[in-house]
Amino acid sequence: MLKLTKKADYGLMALKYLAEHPETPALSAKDVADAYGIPAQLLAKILQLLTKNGLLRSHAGMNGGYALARDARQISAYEVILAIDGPFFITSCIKGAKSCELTPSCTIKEPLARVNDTIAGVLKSISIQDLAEHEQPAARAHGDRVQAAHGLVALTL
Amino acid sequence: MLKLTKKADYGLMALKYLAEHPETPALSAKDVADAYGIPAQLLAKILQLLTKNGLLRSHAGMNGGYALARDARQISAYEVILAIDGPFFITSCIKGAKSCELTPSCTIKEPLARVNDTIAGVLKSISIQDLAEHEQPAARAHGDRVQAAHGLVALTL
DNA sequence: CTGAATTCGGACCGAAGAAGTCGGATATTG
DNA sequence: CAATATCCGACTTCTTCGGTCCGAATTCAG
Repeated sequence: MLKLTKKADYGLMALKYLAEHPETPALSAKDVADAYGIPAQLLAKILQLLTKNGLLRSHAGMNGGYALARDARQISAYEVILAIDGPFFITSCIKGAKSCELTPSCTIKEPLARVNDTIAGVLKSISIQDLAEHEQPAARAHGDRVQAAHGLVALTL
Repeated sequence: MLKLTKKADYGLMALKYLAEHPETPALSAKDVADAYGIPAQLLAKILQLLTKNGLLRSHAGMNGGYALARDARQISAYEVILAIDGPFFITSCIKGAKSCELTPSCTIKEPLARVNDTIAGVLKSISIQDLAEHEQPAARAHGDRVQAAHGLVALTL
């Protein structure tokens, strides 16, 4: 449990691949799929999702394909996962809805919501660029929740 | 995505409930299930799992039931989730297996493995006790990866 | 203009896992 | 013995994930 879907994995891989090939104006879904052995049709739909969410720019027609909509540093893993799998919450009971439908006594999620935020913070601190140069990803400052400090991230818990 | 199963939720709730009732020698699965409106038979199996993994002590027969095997402070949310849902890895490709079977070029997981460790660290730092007294859970020191410091946890990334 | 390459978008399907149920065996106590 | 429990495996149901297929619309090259 607690694992990413393959689609999210594929999406991250594809973005990483695009980030590694900044010279080419656009890469087709097939290009990327072949590079990783991913089913092309599936990846196509994933890339469509990413473009719809503003992470990629698409261009149809011959020599068309996809390209990053922003600099690789400006795209976080969080955004990618969010775009592909939708909003995630570590607790089954969605935080937005007023408490648990049938289990109002579920006081568990309050502390777990904090864990959820922590995970989101970590994911937000990782950019596609970090994945591309797969050395130690330098943690980036992000709001007041995550702050870079000598190569480690301080998370308020 | 990235959410706990209901079973894990139930397990955490049950342990929390037990932690809140230290006076009683044992609580039956039905007792806990009724308290939260959880299907009793399902919770029963979950509690069995937890006993099998040494988190609970069980006692059959009349006035039997379950009790925490250790102090609530000595049981981490991580252990509970691990016992119920098995080992989790954020990446689809299991870290143990030698790389990705068909996609050897999956360099994504290396950075994500670090995220995985981070999540595990946070989960390990939360005890059942923290859930029971659902105030700010005091972060506990844990290994050299997670270190408590003025109410916040420092995580090496 | 025609055709190839490519994105787009929906419908569809099979497999896997999650959630929950059922039934029976065993242990413990009164 | 009877009531209360844990124990344990098999089974159903439901949802989601992973993946495929097909029929468009778009763009470019010749």
